[in-house]
Amino acid sequence: MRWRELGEEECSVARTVSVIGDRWTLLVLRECFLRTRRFEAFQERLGITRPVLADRLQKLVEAGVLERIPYQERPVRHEYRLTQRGLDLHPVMMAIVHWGDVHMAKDGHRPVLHRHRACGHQFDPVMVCSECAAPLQARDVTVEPGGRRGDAR
Amino acid sequence: MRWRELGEEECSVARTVSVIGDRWTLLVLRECFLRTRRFEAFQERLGITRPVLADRLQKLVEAGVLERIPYQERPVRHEYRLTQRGLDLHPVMMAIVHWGDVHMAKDGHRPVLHRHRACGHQFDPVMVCSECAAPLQARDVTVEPGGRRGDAR
DNA sequence: TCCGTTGAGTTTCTTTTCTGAACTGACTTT
DNA sequence: AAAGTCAGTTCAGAAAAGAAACTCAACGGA
Repeated sequence: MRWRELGEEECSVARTVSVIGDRWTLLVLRECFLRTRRFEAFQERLGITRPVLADRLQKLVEAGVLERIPYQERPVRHEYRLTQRGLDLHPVMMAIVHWGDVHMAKDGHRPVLHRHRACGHQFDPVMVCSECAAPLQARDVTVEPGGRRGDAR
Repeated sequence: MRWRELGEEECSVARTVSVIGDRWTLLVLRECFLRTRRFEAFQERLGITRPVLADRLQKLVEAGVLERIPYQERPVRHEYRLTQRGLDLHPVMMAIVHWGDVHMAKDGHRPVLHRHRACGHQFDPVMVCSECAAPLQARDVTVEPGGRRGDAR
């Protein structure tokens, strides 16, 4: 299987991975969620090489995750911003951060904490069932052949 | 920055990415959650090349995400199973699948559907705040310098 | 006993991708 | 006029991935 074919796979993981399943891409997205928007800023904050950064930003734009918007004329300069599609990756990032906090933190020290503006508290992200609101456990989830969401089954 | 250094970064995203931030690794994990356990099965289902599969499985074992357990003697054969640490990646996988379902599905057709054993319903995964149980929006989350979870701030 | 098969990898060689460092181009500032 | 800023591009060498064949230990049958 080549990477070009991945997006064609009949699997949502494969399709998503074809967009974000790359080390640098995930770190670029982290920066996006931290409000980084400009080429130089990404480069400096990540230490990524310029050619790879240019490539990843372009791919994210093609995938509709980022948009390239001019922020000045003379010379025209662009910045990269998350689209709604990109913002929808927030749960993925939160899940990744949380796993890192729990399993990779050095002696319980978390690099960053999250605060929920809506309630004002420091919080952890929790994945719950849309139907019963209970936290999901891997063992409680079964997989069935696909269809349209909402189809009676 | 080299990949070896990534795990040392003071960032939970970087540390997590150093473990799972690889295209094949994420697909291997998808298979693990679908109960695939043996080398040949991974290879066949994913179409991954053998050297890369051997490498990824070994790295996941080193990272404590999978364990290599003998399932027969003479000849000794091993299978790979998710550890608790690996099971804890479930929210990451669910978030990835869900994004793919919403944004990469071809005309609304989802490759698989999920059912929650606890409540019996088909569901979508939702990321909520551990404190107020409201669904999280990217814009409602602010980031603060780290500390130990629970520290008063 | 020899023969073919299975499972889990290795080896080898080629192709692709990444890194590092320098270079370009359009402007602005001093 | 020289130097600086931002957003890239170019290019050579290094690292990683892909394809295909090979290894090894043991089993199952004829």
